[in-house]
Amino acid sequence: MKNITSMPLLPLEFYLQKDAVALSEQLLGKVLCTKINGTLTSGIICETEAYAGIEDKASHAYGDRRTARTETMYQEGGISYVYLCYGIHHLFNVVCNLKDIPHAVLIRGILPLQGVRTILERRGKRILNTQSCIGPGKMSQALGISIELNGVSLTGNKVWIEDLGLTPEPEQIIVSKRIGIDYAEEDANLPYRFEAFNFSS
DNA sequence: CGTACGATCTGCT
DNA sequence: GCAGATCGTACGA
Repeated sequence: MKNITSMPLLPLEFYLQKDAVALSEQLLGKVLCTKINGTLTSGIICETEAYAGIEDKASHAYGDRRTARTETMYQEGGISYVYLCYGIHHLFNVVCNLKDIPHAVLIRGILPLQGVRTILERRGKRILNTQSCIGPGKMSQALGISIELNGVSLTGNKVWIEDLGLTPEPEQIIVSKRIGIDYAEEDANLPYRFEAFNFSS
């Protein structure tokens, strides 16, 4: 039996008092896990994007647009924000910061860790390659994430994030502008996308 | 109520 | 490189 200090589960506090940009970087190397119908799948987070609240023209919450959909982002951090994109893809975000501050981090890619058989089935593939779970739609499909997980706690038993002690070297983190947000005008160029593919423990 | 469009992926050319 | 898929959300009439 492991003692409490060795629990890999990231605690609620990890998601609070922290903006989306900081969290985006800190999530690299963490392990995103889901348990869907009793099946565990997981992967190392290798690509993220920050959506930084009401001032960020790329965010659904830009201009303090508080609607039925964005309400999830306005809740206290430590929950998921899942929405349907292009009518097809369920994109998964980590809500952070405090209540009424709608910051979230889009998880854009993982390196598969557990449940690879299930991941391949969900993705409709025979073999794994480096791109299998890179891309927010592919990532969510791989982990079986759908709209049903919108607003659920990240310290519960459906979806959660673990810290196994893997960290990228700071100089190996690739920072660039976000993908697919040309409508965001000048904010489209903000350096809010983070990638890392080498981790050490 | 109508309509435009999107934090994307895939397969075909 | 590009079109098509596919539907909930947001917003204006």
